[in-house]
Amino acid sequence: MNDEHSFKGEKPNRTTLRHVANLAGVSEISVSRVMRNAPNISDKLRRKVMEAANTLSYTPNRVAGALKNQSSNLVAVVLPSMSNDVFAAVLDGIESELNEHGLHSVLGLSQYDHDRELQVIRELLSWSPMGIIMTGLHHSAPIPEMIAQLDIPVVQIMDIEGTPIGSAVGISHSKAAIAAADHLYGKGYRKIGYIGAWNERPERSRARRLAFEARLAKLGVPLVASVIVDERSSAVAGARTTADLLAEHPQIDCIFYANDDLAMGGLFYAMSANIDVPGDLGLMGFNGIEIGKATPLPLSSIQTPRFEMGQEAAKLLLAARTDGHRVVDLSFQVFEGKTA
Amino acid sequence: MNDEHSFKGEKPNRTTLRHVANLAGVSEISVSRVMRNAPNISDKLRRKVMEAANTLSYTPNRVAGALKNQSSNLVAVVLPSMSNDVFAAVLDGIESELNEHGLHSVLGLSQYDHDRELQVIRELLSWSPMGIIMTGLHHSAPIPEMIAQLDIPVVQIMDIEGTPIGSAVGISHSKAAIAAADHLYGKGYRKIGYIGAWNERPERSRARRLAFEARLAKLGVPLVASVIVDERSSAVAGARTTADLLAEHPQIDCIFYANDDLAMGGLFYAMSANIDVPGDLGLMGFNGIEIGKATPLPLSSIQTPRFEMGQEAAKLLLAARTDGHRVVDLSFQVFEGKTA
DNA sequence: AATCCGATTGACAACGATACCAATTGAATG
DNA sequence: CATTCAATTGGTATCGTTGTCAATCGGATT
Repeated sequence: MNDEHSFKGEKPNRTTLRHVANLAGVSEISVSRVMRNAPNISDKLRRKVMEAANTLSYTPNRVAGALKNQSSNLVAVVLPSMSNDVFAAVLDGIESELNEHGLHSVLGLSQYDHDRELQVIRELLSWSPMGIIMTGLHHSAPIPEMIAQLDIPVVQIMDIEGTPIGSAVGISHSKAAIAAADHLYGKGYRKIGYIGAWNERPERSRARRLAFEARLAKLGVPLVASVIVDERSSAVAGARTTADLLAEHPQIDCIFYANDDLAMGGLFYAMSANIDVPGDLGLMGFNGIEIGKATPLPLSSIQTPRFEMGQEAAKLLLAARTDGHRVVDLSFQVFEGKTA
Repeated sequence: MNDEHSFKGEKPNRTTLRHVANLAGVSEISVSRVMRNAPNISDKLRRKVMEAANTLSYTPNRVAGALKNQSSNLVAVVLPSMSNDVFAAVLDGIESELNEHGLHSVLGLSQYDHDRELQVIRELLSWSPMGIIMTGLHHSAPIPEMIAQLDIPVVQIMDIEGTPIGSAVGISHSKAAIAAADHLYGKGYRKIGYIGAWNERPERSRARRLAFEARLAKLGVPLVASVIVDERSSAVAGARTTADLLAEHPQIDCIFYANDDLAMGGLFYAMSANIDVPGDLGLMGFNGIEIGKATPLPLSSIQTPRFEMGQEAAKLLLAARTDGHRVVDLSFQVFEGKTA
């Protein structure tokens, strides 16, 4: 315990408007106005105040400001998890945009649990954020009402197939799955398998799988088999699962994965096992992560705009006051690697 | 614009303690006490209040609470960037611990810029967080004083070689570099090169390189060459730079990389170029990322405890009131892959 | 020089929750 | 049944900032 300097109760008492006002010889409200760059301030006043503020190294207390204003420069950001690179990229995008406007994220992780999400959102809303960004379109019942009480803009990210509470930005996961199916069919694959993980979290991956299956059926080449392993997605899991799936269904000539981590594992397995990719086995991932583009055979994948999604979400939030609620479809792209 | 329901100025006025108190027929302070689980509350009172609170779906306004209390359940978290997986993992660890105690992160990204960091920290501190977690041990001058004004605990992460403001948790980067040098030397490599990126951000990577160089010199096998490319770390950059470095210095038999992304690129390049790894070329990364363990030749690396670092940082923060400031050395491990 | 008007500045009362201290209750005691 | 003391409950002021409205200033006008 280094802090011997303060006896209990003898707080150093943060410097406030009042201190600055006294030193500058002006009223508190004037200091407040200068700090906020309010209009109609004389240069003389501004200079006096700024000088006093600097010598005291005064920082406005936003908590008090937010209380008075009923709103803050905080944005509630609710994501399922930080373990998934996808959400790190999204958060990066969100921050890049928010920071330009002096806003900050307060983070809440739902861990893919709806009850937990409710709890987290309740806590974040108690900070009177100026807006909220949340993941997906499905949430427990009380949430829309809670948000409505604060009358703040909402942006839901990742998915746009459904009914958003406010704005939404994302991609059509079913269209992406269809594009993947068409791509693989176009490459001549006819015995296609699917690999997912971790009980299909995020739930959007299930939508993709279903759309993928449906499309293949329609094309007359129904899915041969699909495996959803219990553990979390990882290259290691992808490698093992690929081996298992091929052992059980040797006729499979192509695998579509729930994400690139799994697909990379599949690719590594194929390399170790000397399987001819893309000749004897096609591999296709989802997301288009950076590292997949550096492998000896670049990984074919669906390129999703993760950073941009976050960025656009923040933009929608900021524009909501003037533009109202909107739905933005950021399109995906089929990344033509060399694995399918 | 969907929200036609509210004329300008006719705010739905958030439900407050007062509303609950009125409905329950008790005083505001009693409601406050029930909501906070204060001691000495009769069951009858508690029941009345809870019922009223539920029917009004009341949520306490933490902004007001924080103002009165001079502290909040927010933790300021200052990281350089979200683009780097390392910090995503650290943040994941931080959140995992904070969430168990009902705390939330307010995020600030410095983008590796000290002025920006100062600015961001100033803004975060204006929210009266109950603590602050920041990255590295070097910060612009006013920061320690600003934090001292609030009298909140500080934890600095990543590095422990230097003088922390409060607590610190991380690894010894110079020891890690020495371990890497010793490992490579022990494997018989004698013509060793180094590859870094992006002007050696984070700055800790420079410390590693210098310690690595010094150790090799001491072992009598001075570094053959080192390249720091301008662009950000990525596997693509690692592949290209590896090719360049080997072209210029064909005698190099081993490369130590600033991080695993670069090293993976090097490995992929070697695979494409049919270079015998680890026979003709040893490769060693830094961090021990998941995907490096799934490649046909698992990537040798220094395994760093990123998630644990975040978790421990949060623990130190929570314990600071009782335990004071501490420095925790989370040790790294040499991950024995098959590339060096 | 008196008047007027916009540009500045200030006084005061909130925002919602909580610490502090006072008031009330009720059960236990003699 | 009066008294005492702990357990509950309530009243009031306050955290630091800002919206509202009133007061003041200073130059331009006649």
